[in-house]
Amino acid sequence: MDYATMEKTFNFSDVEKRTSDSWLRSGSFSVDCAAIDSGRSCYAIMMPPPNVTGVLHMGHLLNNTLQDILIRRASQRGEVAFWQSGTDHAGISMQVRVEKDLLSKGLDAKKMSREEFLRHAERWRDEHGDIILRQLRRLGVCCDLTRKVHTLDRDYSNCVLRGFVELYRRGHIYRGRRIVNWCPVSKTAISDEEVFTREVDGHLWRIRYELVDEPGKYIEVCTTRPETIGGDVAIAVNPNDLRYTDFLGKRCWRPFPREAIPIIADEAVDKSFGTGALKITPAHSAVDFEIGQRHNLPVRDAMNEDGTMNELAGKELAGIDRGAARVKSIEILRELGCLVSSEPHRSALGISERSGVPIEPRISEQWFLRYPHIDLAKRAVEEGHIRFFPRRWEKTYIHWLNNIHDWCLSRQLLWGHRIPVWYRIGADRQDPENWHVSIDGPADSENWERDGDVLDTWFSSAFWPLGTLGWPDDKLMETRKFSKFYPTHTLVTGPDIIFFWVARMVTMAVTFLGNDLKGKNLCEIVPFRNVYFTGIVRDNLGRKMSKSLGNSPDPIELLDRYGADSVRFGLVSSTPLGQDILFDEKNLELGRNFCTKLWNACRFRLMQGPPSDRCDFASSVAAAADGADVFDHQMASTLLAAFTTSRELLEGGGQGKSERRYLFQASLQTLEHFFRDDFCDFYVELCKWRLKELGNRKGQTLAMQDLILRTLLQLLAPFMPFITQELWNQLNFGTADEALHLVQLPDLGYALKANNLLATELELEQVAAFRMALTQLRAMTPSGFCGSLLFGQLPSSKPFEEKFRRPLLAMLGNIGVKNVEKIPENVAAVDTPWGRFALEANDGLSAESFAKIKDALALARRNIAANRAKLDDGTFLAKAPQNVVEGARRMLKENLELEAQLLGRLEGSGEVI
RNA sequence: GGGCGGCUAGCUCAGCUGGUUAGAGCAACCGGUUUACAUCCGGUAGGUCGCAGGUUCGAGUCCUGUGCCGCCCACCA
Repeated sequence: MDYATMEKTFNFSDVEKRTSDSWLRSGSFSVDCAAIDSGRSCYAIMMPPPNVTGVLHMGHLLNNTLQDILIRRASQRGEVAFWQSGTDHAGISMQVRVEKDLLSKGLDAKKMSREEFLRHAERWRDEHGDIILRQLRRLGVCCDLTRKVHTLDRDYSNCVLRGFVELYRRGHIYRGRRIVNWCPVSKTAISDEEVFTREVDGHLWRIRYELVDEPGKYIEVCTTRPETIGGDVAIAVNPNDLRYTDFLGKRCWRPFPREAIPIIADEAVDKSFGTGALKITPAHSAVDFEIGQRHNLPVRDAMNEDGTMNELAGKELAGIDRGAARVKSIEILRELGCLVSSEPHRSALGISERSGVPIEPRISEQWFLRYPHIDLAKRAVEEGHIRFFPRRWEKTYIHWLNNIHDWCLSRQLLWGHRIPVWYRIGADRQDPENWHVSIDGPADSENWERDGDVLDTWFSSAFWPLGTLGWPDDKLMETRKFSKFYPTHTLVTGPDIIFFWVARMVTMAVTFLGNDLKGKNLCEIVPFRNVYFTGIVRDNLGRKMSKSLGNSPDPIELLDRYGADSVRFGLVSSTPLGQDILFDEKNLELGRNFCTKLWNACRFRLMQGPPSDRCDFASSVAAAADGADVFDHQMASTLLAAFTTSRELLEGGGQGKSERRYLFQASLQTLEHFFRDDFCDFYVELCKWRLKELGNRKGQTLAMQDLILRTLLQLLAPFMPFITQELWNQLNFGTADEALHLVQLPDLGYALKANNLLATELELEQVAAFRMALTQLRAMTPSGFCGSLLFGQLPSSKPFEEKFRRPLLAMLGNIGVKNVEKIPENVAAVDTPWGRFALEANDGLSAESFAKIKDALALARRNIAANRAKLDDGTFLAKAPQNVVEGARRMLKENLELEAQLLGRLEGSGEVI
């Protein structure tokens, strides 16, 4: 009889498509509003919104697989799981992207009006912005796309602007003329976080400035930026620097454009660097700017916004780019006789993360945020209201908050949230009296003009958990169930955006909710309770994936070739906690092999008989328990152990291991190990014999397999949703169109116990001994062995029951057994609770086995010596805990016995040692 | 200049509060199977736990120092 109806292998492309459709059709990705209202507990994850300009990469795959696992598992626990998805408008990148796109169509963005440009950008976004989210569907992500949010959506924008206005009203946002990081390519200010430093080899030039009133006498300064000399407004020295006491209060000539500038004293100058004298260019250096402020110096901005020099830099440099201007300025200085010397110098240069060019410290008028409630943001993490996994990132977070600088919020771009500030037309913009700050603008709008700048993209991202859930609009918050889903449960993201995003979300949340919700505890207003930091996906040589190296695989192609489940398996199983991931396609092959094996285990089950018509867990357990034997009991216990361990590793809750959770890899490994080693290699092999010889137990045997498979499929479902769903259907475990991730995990421990399926201590020992004996006997069975098994019962041993004897022989390959009085001393033997086993040997010890016995003997003697030494040590006996001492005693006893046995064998073989 | 992480088998990593003979997967090697398993199973070998001290009855695990590798932060022109 052949019941097999399944294909031979898992055809993932058909199944993925069919299954996806079915999940969507049945609404299994939608949030169950009825359930929320009925009081079920709620679980939410905010997906880090991919940029609209983004291209799907391995990092997305990993990050979203992990979130998907958490969400599906939450559903399986019976919680109402909500996974917020959406996209980020991606300020600068998007503007650059669209400009490029327009250029390729022969259109010049710079000649367009704001409105015209935005129309193009919006069209581009609507066409391309969601691509990643759609591609993620291929991976199986179960987020609810009907609730996706884009950061420029009306409601969300409203939230962002409301945040700005509120922060302004509370005095945290101010407008100021200060030095900012200027990107000369994008022609906008950027935040400190968008600048990374790179060590660059350059020169330190020593330049002399002649004193105005004492020709022939000079003061020398050192600089790396001679092109900014035109911006010099003073020379500063440290007030305690005795070398320069005479120079103070005098004036010297700026070499070019030639002009007299004062020599001043300021504490900020380092005596030990260079000559100890510093040229002050307030428009081109943050330190100089501060010094300038203190001494009321003018600001001479010698540079244009595109990084070229202007007239103030001297007419020789005007219009020349800053790089070329540096070379030129040195030539000029040399001609003027002002260049004293030059030496190689290595310095840290700020690079714009966006355009890759050196940033320019530039004086400009911008909006800044003085971070509010840093104390609360710190406490949230320090006091454990938000927990980081791995924990060490807490230090990075706290350190950043401790050294925080004001945040330059405004960007000189078109794409983004336009700053909600209006200036009275024709009036002084410096004067706050002429400002209007609100979401809707002034009533007499004809008298006002709006600020042309937009907000930093990350400012809007900081509101993600608030804005997506409808804050600050009461009605929206009600329909989006803010009160149920906030605080969200877990944030899954990369440690590289702790500053950009994580810390800022916390800051905004505690600032706004701390005020609105009076009397609430900090733990109720944080945006998320846990943050899981993923590693960076690197190639198998540990290199960062990059286009130029060509080492970044195309995720879609991988999904095409291996299937989503294999890709997910491969990613998860190469994810160590808190370290970077070395991606190797080999892991995807392992994933595929695992899928094939899982598929075939289920196929084998169906080959033995039709699927059960019991589709509920309870009757499945009952059927499995009816007539179960010691092996079934042991399997049930092992299943429970895997069930519990796997869940604890992922979901936490283990005893004495409080912080251990989110161990995706270990959790999956536990299941794989159970499936392969316990279920397939032992239990199914045992069942093959059982099905052949014990026809009357077939029903129970298959029921037991069903119980194990259905539990396993459920546990694996979050990791590999497609194949498990398909097998679940094929095996008839659920009702038609039932989404596996919505089927609640059973209370397995209770059910097994209630049905007397769990093994006793004795049974566990027996099966362990059985499997040990099987392993050892297999190991010593030569290939093609056709002798028989010798069995010698010892006086102290327990009876070797039929229930162990028959399966043992069957699993050894159906060899015969001979009961003997005594196992000969010269053969390798296996000791079990039932007696001593050996394979009948035709000849004496081979050289090989002789060597083995000698090795074993040496090891036994080492152990004997080690344990004797311990037990002879009075301090050890006095101080070590009882169980450790007993362990040592047992070890000694066992090894002494082993030694005797091995010696006996060697003697029996006539060998002398 | 600060800070963080890594260094355990050829490779990638486990190893929780110090306690039996340091583990897994992959690769290697040997053997078997190809009527569940585009495979699978069984087995073998492989480690002075970066180095040096210290604490302890006992250290991969704790402390101190140190060496490499990587990352982050920092206004010395």
